[in-house]
Amino acid sequence: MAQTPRYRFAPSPTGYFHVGGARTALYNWILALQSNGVFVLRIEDTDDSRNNPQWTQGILDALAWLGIDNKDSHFEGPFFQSANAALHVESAEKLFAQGAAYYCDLSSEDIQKRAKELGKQGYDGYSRDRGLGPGEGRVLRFRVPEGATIVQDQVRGSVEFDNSTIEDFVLLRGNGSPVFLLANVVDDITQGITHVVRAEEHLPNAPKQQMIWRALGHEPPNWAHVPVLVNEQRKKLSKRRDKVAVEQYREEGILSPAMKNYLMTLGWAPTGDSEIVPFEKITAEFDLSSVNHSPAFFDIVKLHSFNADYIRAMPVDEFIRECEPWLVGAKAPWQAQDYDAKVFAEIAPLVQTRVQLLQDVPSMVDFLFCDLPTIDDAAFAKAFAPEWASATLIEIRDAFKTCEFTPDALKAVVEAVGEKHSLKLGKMQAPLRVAITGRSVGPPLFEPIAMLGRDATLKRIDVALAKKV
RNA sequence: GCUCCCAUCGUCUAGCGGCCUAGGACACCACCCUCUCAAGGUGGCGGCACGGGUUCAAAUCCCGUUGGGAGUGCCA
Repeated sequence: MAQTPRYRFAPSPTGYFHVGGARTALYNWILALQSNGVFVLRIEDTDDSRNNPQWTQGILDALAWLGIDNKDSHFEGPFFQSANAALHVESAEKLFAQGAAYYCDLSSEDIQKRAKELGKQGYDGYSRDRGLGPGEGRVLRFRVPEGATIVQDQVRGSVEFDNSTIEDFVLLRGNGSPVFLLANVVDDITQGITHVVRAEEHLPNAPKQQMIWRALGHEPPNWAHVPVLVNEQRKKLSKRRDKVAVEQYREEGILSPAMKNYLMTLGWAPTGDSEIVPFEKITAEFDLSSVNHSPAFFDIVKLHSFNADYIRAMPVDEFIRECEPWLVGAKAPWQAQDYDAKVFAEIAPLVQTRVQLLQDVPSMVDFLFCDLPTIDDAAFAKAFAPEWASATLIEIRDAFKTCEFTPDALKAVVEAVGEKHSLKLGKMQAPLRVAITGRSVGPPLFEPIAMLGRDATLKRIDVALAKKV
């Protein structure tokens, strides 16, 4: 019987959680689900200078947001690489004992100097046969054998590396600590990893790691190197330059299913004419061999479009629930006592088709939750520019004093005034809209006016009229 | 420089030798609908990098050119 496939995702906690990492995690997760295998989360926290526990929690939270956590039995971990340090060193010593590795006392400067003299690049294997033992400041290097190393990659096919192009790389630093290349392999072996699915930037590491696997007496895993995500300059997404933090998108009101769906269309596509598909369909159809070979541009505009789609597809009550973080609490732009959940619930269906990000919601309804709206100067200037603007607004106001206060009746009033002046409703409503909402665009006007009530409405019109003079 | 990877509309992709006068999505444009803005509907713009082969037939296979990308750390 075949063994249970074991995938792993091994981020290092050195900053916000990267969307590229999220995609890699999703790939591994889906593959584990498909094969009824295991998704191992391993935090590679061996770089003390850059590690921080807060980032570890960030990774956990972000993964959970994507639906990847220990609530599902396919999830295993998190494991911490630092906990395995002794084993890493032990493995290195084993490699040394069997002659697969050797110590070297050259400093980086020495190596550069030698390289320059030889007119070559990198380390030349100077200490290969010097028979050095361990010692302070000495690094342990892997003795790269002659020949070639072929990496069987599930997305790229077989990739051949001539071993002569691979220098004797470092396993243990001068201070005795293991480097990524080694620790990563030892952990994979220890944790019984059978499939390594990671970003393409690791492809050059694969032959080296494969040699370590073999030297340690194990068959290497199934490799898969997926293309990187790039920015508009076609450069790999970087934390410094680009907006890559999953947390940030979440803060802006990107929905988890939208993010997952969008990420999965980068480098791959579900069957059929729609890219917006349930995660179950993706899980059912995803296949590494059909993953694209070239980098994909992370297009925020398209992400937003996906998000808007998901927002619209939600039942209203769910939409209202999702909006809550932006309506109450620290993020809300109004005073807590001014906010009325009932009023929001009424207008929610009207804003649902108008937002791409949940964070866009407050600015669309804020005029309902304050004494007077903040009037946008440009919108005001434009709306009140026509010579009929003030006059018609006054007529509307006077009619509003006595008319029935329902959306239909209010609309009829405005239409009647418009007819009198031979103006279409589309034009007529502009000054009214600015007076009521402070803006020239927004949800349909008459429903909110009815919600606001007669007194508040008249007050706003008067204030706008006064501003005019 | 060296090693490796890659190449279909602006972008994400479908396409695995004939269903391709290359399909879909985002963006963009136009029209319809409409109280503004959206949403929705209809239509449009737009692509197989180039050159050689192989084949009755190539976006699909091979070679080369060009152009991109990644790596080249005692980071991960």
